[in-house]
Order: sequence, then structure tokens, then C-alpha cells
Amino acid sequence: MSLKLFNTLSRQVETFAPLDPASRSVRMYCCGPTVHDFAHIGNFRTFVLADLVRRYLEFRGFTTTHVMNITDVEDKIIRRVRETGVRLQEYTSGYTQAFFEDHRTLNCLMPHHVPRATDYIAPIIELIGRLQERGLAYQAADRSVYFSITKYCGCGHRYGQLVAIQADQLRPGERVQNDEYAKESLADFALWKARVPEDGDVYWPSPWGEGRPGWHIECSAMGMALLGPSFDLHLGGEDLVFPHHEDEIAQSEGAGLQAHGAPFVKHWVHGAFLLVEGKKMSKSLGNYHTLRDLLQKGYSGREVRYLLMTAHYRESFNFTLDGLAGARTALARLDECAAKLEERAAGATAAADPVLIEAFSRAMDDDLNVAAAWGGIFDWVREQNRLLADNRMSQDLAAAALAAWRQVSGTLGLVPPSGVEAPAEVVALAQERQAARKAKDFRRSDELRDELKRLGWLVEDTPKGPKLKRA
RNA sequence: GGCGGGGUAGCCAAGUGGUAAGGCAGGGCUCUGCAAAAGCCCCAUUCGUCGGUUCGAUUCCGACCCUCGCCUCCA
Repeated sequence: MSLKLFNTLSRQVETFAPLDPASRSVRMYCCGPTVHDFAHIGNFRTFVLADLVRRYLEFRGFTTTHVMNITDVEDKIIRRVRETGVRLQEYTSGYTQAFFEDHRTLNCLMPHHVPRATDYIAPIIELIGRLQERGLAYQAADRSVYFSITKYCGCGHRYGQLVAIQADQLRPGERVQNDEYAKESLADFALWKARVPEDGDVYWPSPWGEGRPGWHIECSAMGMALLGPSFDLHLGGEDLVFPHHEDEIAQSEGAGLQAHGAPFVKHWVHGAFLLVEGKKMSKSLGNYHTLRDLLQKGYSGREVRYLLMTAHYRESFNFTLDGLAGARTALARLDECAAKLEERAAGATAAADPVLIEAFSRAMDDDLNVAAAWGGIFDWVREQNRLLADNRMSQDLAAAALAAWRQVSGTLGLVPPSGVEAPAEVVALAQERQAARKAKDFRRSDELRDELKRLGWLVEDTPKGPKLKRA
């Protein structure tokens, strides 16, 4: 068995393999955040997907080089900079830092490279220059530089690889800017945007005059700079399919740096959108959640991550607060089982239980069918609990089960948090309660249980004596 | 208007041409001084609607209804 993934290029589920089939390394790029504000839960669905893809590839024995860009210059950012009077750098660095904190809170692995657009102005200019040399870019009357789709197609390239696009059926947006009237054709897009007064001091010199990069070009420039002109896997949200990714392909393949016949990217993966409480997330509906909002409501990053990973990435997913509460219960059950296995294994080691590993891989190999994977995991958990309850769980079995669960939970990025030792004061209260119980002073023992609860600890009486758990 | 996803129990969500995984919530029981945890059992004759193909469709085809997304520098 091997991993099969839907490829937006072919609109089919394909066996995933790197461009070099002999290679066990995967070069992957995921479009990162625009740091104009705190990222919201919908943004994070995509980043959790990228993280899961990376972890699963690594689970499958690939090494990965994972790139995620930070878009730190863009219309909305410039508007905020103008409104707040803060310098661009200062404005974006705060949100960039906040983004990485959130990314960490969701237990997403740090990508190997996290390039910022503003650090890649030179390669961007170089790439635009190359497109101009090849006759695919032109400077219009507004001094901006555009990519000519007509010329691109004239060279034998295909525009519309990711979606069926008929240029004449594109409907002009309602917010077409004045400066875009200068384009030769509606579908052409900006590579370099000439400086306008509203840009303030956000501009860079270039052969075409002062200005700033267009949106799509940064991903082409940074992706190719860090991963080479052709790479294996590119991810992003489904809204980026068109025009962003289509334009990225056009620019990158238009530059013609790839080896003959090689594509810019072999495999495109797009994550679907999120609904919140059944509706499109919007500030006016009050269902617009940043990760920070959810943490403030008392949920953990781990719970959010779990919930985001309960549905298939290509289906829109309804994110609800009820769902988050359910995530907490489900995780507690998994952690409880793991803790019992750990106790039973008592430090013994064994090869991972193949039952769990196989159920998990089979589901995940099938286009990352996480829902089916959870089905297998919970079936397995029930079986482990049954063995534990019937006293049929040997130390070796427990060690094997634990080893399997560590692999699986690690791949999902949901390793149980390490247990916190109860402070001496709490232990003393628990001992006092146990003494009261032995003396059949249940009133006193219940008082002590309440007291412990106030301190944030739950006490469970097991056949092996009382156990303390963090509430 | 063009293109592309979806509609499965109270909620979330897999899946299949042969009679519906899993999670959460809910109910019963076992265990427990009581709880908690765990276990066992129950919880969709039914998969948006209507037709068609078939021995048989939730799964294939057609129409319709609803919903979401892209075509706007929104993940």
C-alpha cells in the first residue's frame, strides 16, 4: 500500500510519488498566512492539513522539506499601515509572531523554511525580468508590469490547468481597480504594482520603477528559490486554486526554468473551507473565531486540532463549539486508555501493535481519510479497554499497544500531554481522604474530594487505590 | 451567467450495487460507600425529493429542491 492523494491537476486520486520516484524525499510548499491580522480557525484548517500531510509522509518513510511563506506585503496590510501609521515591518512582525505562536499551539511542526515576501524582493524582480525577456510580461501605461496570458498560451503553455477556465467567460470583479484598466486583457494579472501615493513608504526600486510585488509572484519566486524550479507537492486552501495557484503555475512555467517536460509542481492539494455553526464565518454573525478566541473560551489547541482533523480535508467542515466540547471528551478517552497502557507496560518496550498501525495506514493512505482512521482507532481503543478491564492485558501487549499509539498519535500531532505530578499538598489531601474512607467516614471523605476539586484535581478510586487527575 | 463541491440519526462524520463505520450527546445495566473511570447493551428498515436502470440503489443515470465555494490579492 502507498499513499494516494487527490491531485487538483488531474482531478483524481493518484498514488503519491515525488518527481524523482527513486527519491524518498518530498519537497512541499504551502501558501501561508497574510499577516494583516490574527489568523482565524479557517486559516488554520489549511495549516493543520499541511502539517498532517508532512507528518504522514514522514510516518510513511519520506523525508520532507516543508516551506510555508509569510505574505507580509499586500493591499490590506498597506491599508492598515496607512491607518495606524506604524511602519510595515513593525506592523507585520507582530502578527507574524502571533501566527507562529498559534501554529505552535496547534502543535504544527515548524516548516523548514518560512520565507517572507519582503525578504525575496530581489528574486522576485529577477523572475519578473526573466518573464519580460521571454516576452510574457509587459509594462502597461500605469507603469505596473502584467503577465500576458495570451502570449503565454501562444508559447504552447496551457492556462487553466487547475480549473476549466475560458478566458472570455471570466466575469470582471466589482472591485476592479482603476489601475487595472491598463491591462491588455482582463485575465492578465499584476507581477509588479507601480507605486501609488496610498502606498506611503511601502515600495522598492525596480527596473520598472518604484513599486511592490504582485500577489502571485512571491510564491513562485520563493518556492523555486527554496525548492527548485520543479517540486513535488503544493498545498493551500481551495479558494487559492484560482486565480492564485493557476497564476503561480503560469509564472513559474512561463519562466521556463524547469527541466524539459517537468512541471512546476507535480501534485496539488487543496483543503476545503470551514463553516462555523453551519454558517460562513463572518464577524457580523459572531461566529468568527481566531484561535485566541477559542483559547479564551477555555479550549486547548489540542482540542481544536483534533476537531479540525475529524473530517476529510476535501469536504467542507462544520466547526462548532459543541464539536469542541465533544473533542474534549473524545481526547480524554484516548488519553485515559494511553495512561492505563503506560501503567500496565511499566516501562517495557515492544514492537508496535500492527493491528492499529495497519488500520490507521489503510485509512490514511486512502487520500487521508481521517474519519475512517478515527473509526479504526476507536475500535482499537475499545478492544484495549476490554483487555484491560478483563485483566487480559499482559505487560508485553500493553507495551506493543503503547508503541503503536505513540506512532499514531505522533503522526496526528496529538501525543498526550505529559502527566503533571500532583503537588504535595494535593497528595496529602488525597491520603487524608483515603484514610477517612477506610474509616467509613464518607462525609469527611466527600468534603475532601470537593476540596481537591476546588484545587483542580479529580480523584478516582480504582481497584488499585485512588488516582489523582488534573480536572 | 460560467465552473466545482455537498445534502447520511439530536449534533459531527465515514462508507458501499447486496441491505448503514466511528465520535459526541442520550437511555439501561455492571463495578463503586457514593462518584469518577472503564466495560456491556440500546439508540437511522434508512441515506434531500421525484423518476429511471437493476433480481436488488443510499451507492449508477436523469430531473428537481436546498446548500457551500471559486470566477473579487478570502485558507
